[in-house]
Amino acid sequence: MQTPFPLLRLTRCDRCAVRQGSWCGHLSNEVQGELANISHIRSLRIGQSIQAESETSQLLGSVVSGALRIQKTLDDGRRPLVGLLLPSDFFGRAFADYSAVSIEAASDDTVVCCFDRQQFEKLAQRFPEIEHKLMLNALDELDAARGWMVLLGSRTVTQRLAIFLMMLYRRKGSDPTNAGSLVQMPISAADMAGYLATTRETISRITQTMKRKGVVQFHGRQHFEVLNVQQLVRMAGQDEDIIGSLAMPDIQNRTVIMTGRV
Amino acid sequence: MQTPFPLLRLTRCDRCAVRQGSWCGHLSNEVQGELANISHIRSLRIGQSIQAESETSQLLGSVVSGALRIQKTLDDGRRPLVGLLLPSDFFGRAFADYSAVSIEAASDDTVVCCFDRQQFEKLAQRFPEIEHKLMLNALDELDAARGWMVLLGSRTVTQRLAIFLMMLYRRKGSDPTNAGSLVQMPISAADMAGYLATTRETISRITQTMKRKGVVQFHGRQHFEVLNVQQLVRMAGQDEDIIGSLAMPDIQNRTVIMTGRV
DNA sequence: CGCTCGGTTGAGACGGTTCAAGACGTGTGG
DNA sequence: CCACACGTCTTGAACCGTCTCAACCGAGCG
Repeated sequence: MQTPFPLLRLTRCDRCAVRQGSWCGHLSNEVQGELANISHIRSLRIGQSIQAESETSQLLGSVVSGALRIQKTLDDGRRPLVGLLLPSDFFGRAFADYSAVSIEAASDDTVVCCFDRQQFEKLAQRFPEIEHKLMLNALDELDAARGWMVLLGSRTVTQRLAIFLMMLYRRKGSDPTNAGSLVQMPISAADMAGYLATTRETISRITQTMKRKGVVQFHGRQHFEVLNVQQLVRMAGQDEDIIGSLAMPDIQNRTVIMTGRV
Repeated sequence: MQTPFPLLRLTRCDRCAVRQGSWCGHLSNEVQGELANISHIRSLRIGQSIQAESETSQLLGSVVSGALRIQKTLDDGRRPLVGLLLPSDFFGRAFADYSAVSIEAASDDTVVCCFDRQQFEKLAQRFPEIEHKLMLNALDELDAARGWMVLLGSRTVTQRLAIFLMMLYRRKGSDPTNAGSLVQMPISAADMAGYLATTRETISRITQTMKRKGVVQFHGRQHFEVLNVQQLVRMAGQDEDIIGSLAMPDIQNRTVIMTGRV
């Protein structure tokens, strides 16, 4: 299992675009090597599932490009989103016999770097630093979920949408490979409705209003452009700081959006 | 640090009412002993804070009796609840320099068993099983937060309130020390409004309607009685299973409500 | 006694859903 | 190439749940 020079061994991780911003990027070289041994890359089409609800979780890993949606199924058939995983985010649930959520690709170009759960857990038992990172990640996600909860309970749909667009805009801003004015919209309008706890109709009405006011412009379904940042911030609800701290706390710290294949 | 017979040593934990249902109850005897060494019991009055928002977290621990509310502060002054901690729940955030939430007592008889964060973290580094439990706990809380998120986004206030009452009712049902028909309501109506993302007025209207329909009866502010379970379930929205699985996934597995002091 | 605090009740307004119909773009088969 | 169906988005109108504002009540307390 051990190579003669484990610290010098090159792995596919060395060329991974999201490693720096990802949970695995700051592990020791030894552990990174071990993880690389059991990891594999997988491409997903929109709607393709990697985790069914109430099923035993089999795969864990990180998003490399595209987006995953985390959703729950309601008895009336609706499937509201409870989370959105973007490049460098960790997905899956270790040490659990079932998953409370389902996870599937939200866009067509989604690429994930994943591990078999059993293999991963064995590794985690050998190296406590893995569990440590997982715990920190879970706590961050918990903060994010709580932030989003507050958002759903206290803001109007217009504010929520503005906040969501601002988050995507900021994330683009910290992406050196994407200097243009276009921001990628990783999910469909229907998914946005699910994530923002509203309907397609309302999303449509509000985006139209934003267009009319010259705040944003939409180019196709996958891209939009922020024409008036200040007004977008105002629509998000006065306090500029909220956008960064709520919902996806560290999204502005993430560095890279994948541009090629790993 | 080691006693001659560590496995036989009696600690205050042996008489702890919530230990069985708590995260610490299933740790090894050795670790339980070490934890007991650094733990101390603290009583809190309503509104007393154990964690300020954006401050470094200093205390971690478990709720022994009463309840803690987890809340965030909005720029307009509102303080919506994002979580409610009941006996045997773990609170606080290890390995973090700041807390995204504030935590304070929600009722007057709240008792917590707590640790100094630094001491706790030292212990956690020595015993990986502690971190393992913390991680599982964080993941459970994440599921709970997501469940609650769905609830806020997809159910009416009446349904949310009915679900909340059902949860308290079920929790009581599994409590051998509380065989009566009265269910303890650990928080004020104002806190309920915050937790259910609504207003005091609406809570009042709905509880009055429930009274009128003979579904529940309130005895004072701290107790209520479920007169018609089936109808309460119906108000919660058809599917009986939701109540258990959403929001507080394992609340029905918790065993004990504290009756005396530790 | 008057104060605050928690809860109750009513009237009105508003945001967002629901239902229904139409527009647009896209792929498919004749 | 057109006709057609299909999914996605758009728009309108009616409806309804909940919030807001405001007044009121009762209990506890200085």
